[in-house]
Amino acid sequence: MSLKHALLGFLNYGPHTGYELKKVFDISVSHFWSAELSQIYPSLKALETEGLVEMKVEVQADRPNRKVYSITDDGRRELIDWLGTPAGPDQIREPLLVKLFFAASGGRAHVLTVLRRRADDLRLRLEGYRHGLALVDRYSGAAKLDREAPFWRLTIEYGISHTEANLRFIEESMGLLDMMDETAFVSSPAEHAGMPTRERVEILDMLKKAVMAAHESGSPLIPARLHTN
Amino acid sequence: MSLKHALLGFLNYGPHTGYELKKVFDISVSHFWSAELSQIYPSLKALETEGLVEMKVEVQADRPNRKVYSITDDGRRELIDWLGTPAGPDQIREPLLVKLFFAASGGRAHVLTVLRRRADDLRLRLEGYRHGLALVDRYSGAAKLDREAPFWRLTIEYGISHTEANLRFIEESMGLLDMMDETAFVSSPAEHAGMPTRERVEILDMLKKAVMAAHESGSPLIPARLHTN
DNA sequence: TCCAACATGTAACCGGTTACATGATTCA
DNA sequence: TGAATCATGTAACCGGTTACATGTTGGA
Repeated sequence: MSLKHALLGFLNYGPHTGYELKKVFDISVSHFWSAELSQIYPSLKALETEGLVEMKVEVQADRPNRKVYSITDDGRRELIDWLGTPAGPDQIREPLLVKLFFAASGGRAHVLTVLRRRADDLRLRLEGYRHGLALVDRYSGAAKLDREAPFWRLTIEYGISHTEANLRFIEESMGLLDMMDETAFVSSPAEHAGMPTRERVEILDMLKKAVMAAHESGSPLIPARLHTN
Repeated sequence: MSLKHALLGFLNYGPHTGYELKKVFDISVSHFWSAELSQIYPSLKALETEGLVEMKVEVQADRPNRKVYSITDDGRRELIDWLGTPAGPDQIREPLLVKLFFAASGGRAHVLTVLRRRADDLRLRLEGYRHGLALVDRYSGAAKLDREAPFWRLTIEYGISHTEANLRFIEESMGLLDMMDETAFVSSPAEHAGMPTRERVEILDMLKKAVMAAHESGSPLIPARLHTN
């Protein structure tokens, strides 16, 4: 669980309503953490009963009333505490890549189409990010957030570097596919169905262990199952 | 939902048990999709009742019996069908980055320590991947998986490019932090608490819209809410 | 002797998403 | 007129994780 802590993090910058927090989420940490209003509201309520935040109703005549939340001393302590614990592992789910992996059954032309579409999408996203960077630079002074601005920039730059990596990867894949001969894309795989799957899996298992061994040879950076997130 | 389809994808390469599928998952698509045994077993059962896979018990004397699953014609149809639908959006959660974003409250030294640890971890991971690549090249012939090998390589290369991007980003961040003056890390933020949060959020909102406008200006690549995953 | 690998599962929990509900105001 | 913004929520659902349960064999 981490949304609560992220909320505390934002409230530590100043009081906000749930509605506002959603916006702040969307333009800052959204590249690596997202949240829906339907999750934010109950979380704020929970934080309140835990005494980590306080709420004041702000009556408005023209618009719906607002519930402005601010962090308490207990909340600030909890935040600092959380910042001190090691972070949990990344969780990544990319359906497109999964499909790509199985797309051999779909024919080369089809795979290439999917990849090309993705590349276009990524290029567009990049444009958006670059635009965002320029805007942050231009307006950070006006919004009196020159202190947070560098961090804000960082998150966008994170988005950029990842999108670029993705794009490069996709372009490389297209190159590879171009070089492969069409036979790799026969729509009916399982031609080696006759040979025992056991053996193949065993070799794969060996591979896995070898890779993991290399990975774990270092010091235990994040003590397993100790991450409170 | 996608695990079921991923399982179908693997079973399309040949019959497997749940236990084996877990391994295959771990060394192939694990960079962008993971699964636990406790999720795989029920999913296979569900697929069976849906008639998309068949199961045969393989009695073993020395070891526990195995339940070998194979894909049916219906299953193959379902797989092809799924491959044809547009993929859902990526889901990414990186707790470390969230912490980093709020770590300004923790002091520069602390932030740098966290970053350095992460960088070390990433470098180790890279080593592991590179090792894995070499192994795939060396053993793919022996395992009679020369047809799948290029796809296997691709997934590892995906891991590499992303890890490298991450590493670059972290190194840049450290550079930036070095250049920032210590005042940005005062442990008590909310110094601008006096100024109305409203206005700041409004400007941020403007930023967001501008970025999104740039992002959405293109063609509607993935028709919203039509992705069955 | 003790741990890892083999092999299959169940039950409880939980974070998060989707859909639904409400209602005023403002702008195109 | 109708969509978007402001503003807050509830309820159902669901995919996925953690913990627990069981029992054998082979190697360090």
